[in-house]
Amino acid sequence: MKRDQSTEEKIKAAAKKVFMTKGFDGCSVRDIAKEVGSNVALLNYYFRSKEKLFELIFEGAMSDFLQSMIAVFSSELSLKEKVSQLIDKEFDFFMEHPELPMFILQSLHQNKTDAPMPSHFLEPIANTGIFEQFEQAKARGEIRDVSIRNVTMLLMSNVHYPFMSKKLTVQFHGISTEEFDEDLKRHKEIVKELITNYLFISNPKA
Amino acid sequence: MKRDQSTEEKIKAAAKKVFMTKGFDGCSVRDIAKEVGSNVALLNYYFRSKEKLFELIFEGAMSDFLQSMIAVFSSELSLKEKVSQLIDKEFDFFMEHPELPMFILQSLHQNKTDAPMPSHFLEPIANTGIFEQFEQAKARGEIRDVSIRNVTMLLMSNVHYPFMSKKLTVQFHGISTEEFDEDLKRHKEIVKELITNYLFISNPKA
DNA sequence: CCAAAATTTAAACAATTGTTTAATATTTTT
DNA sequence: AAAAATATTAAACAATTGTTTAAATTTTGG
Repeated sequence: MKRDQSTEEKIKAAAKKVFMTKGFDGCSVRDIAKEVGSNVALLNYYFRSKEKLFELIFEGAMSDFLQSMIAVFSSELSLKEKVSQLIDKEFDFFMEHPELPMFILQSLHQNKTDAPMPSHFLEPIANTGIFEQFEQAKARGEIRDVSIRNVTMLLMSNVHYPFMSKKLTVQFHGISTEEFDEDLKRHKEIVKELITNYLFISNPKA
Repeated sequence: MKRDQSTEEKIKAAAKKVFMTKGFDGCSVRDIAKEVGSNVALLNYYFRSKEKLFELIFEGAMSDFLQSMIAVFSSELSLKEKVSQLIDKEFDFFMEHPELPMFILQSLHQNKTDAPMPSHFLEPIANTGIFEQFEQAKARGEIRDVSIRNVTMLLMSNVHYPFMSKKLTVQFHGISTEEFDEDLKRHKEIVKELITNYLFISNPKA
């Protein structure tokens, strides 16, 4: 039956690398095969089609994409701590996987995955109870009267965008990669202060 | 010599539409020709190649992309007013051209345009004197000790990202396009308050 | 060890890609 | 109106696309 687990995994790794950097339309199955050091037919032998292989990679990427969020939300921290930790953890994560935000948004943008987001992505987040914690904090007057959707937009904007805009920013300011990375670190701290200062009312109920 | 100006313009318009929505790799020259209602050979007759045509469209898009920025920076307003107006104007502009941020960042990301950003894009911005105005305000203690690069990152993140993440956000929250647009408007106001509150010290020199 | 199953390969498939050629149609100039 | 220039078309080009076929190789189980 199964002979070597690693072939299938090697193809997945190569496909991930190529799809992430070049996008679905920007690469051929032969590009991936070359990255594996093997044949085109082998990809279809394991994954049936380019599209099926892509969907697999995309699902994995989306899972990673949401993972750090779930980890933080599942903890037993205060809302303020969670927001602060979320920014920290997401930044650290995307430092390791800087291509992820662009890959996800670009794939969705071009309908490379037509299906609506499966519930197995969203339910784990809802199950952390973060939404209830947020509403309760609002009811207690600890945080501003802002919708959780707007808070999400704020967080995502400031956490995802910098990693998507590296080329633009580096060219725009004429800086080096090292300088950009320094800016990233500083940005993280600014965003933490900015958002917590804005969201959390300093003297609740006063 | 010239017979009909509108043919060349029609091709450009069609190319812009197709490139913007599908990306360079995501479309064929025949897709564009079909959008024009004409032949493939005509595209190369006017623009020599798919790549040349794309570069033209990209340059135009980048120009639009930076235009509203220059308009605001060139005005005779205070820095605080400029920041506030910039957010307003950019938001209004991207409401009309929501695909622009994704198109620009994605094209740069995949090196669809290899050349560094031409000086004719950057000089007009520098020539507005915005950098000097910023440093002077900082010297006078009116604004925080933050680099202009970090302020730029803040602004771009909050202004560009929401338009890039529509599909993700709509799916994530399970909302309609109308609800998303409402969130966008609210986001604009939040960002204005957030950034001006953060950047400008309420009681200078105190 | 041998047959059956699973894996890997090379080659071929039709369809699509960007580009070019050469002929036709239209406009402009004389 | 004739001639020259410009614009538009259909057809063909070789290269590349995703996928399939069928043969060769390797691994597995009895």
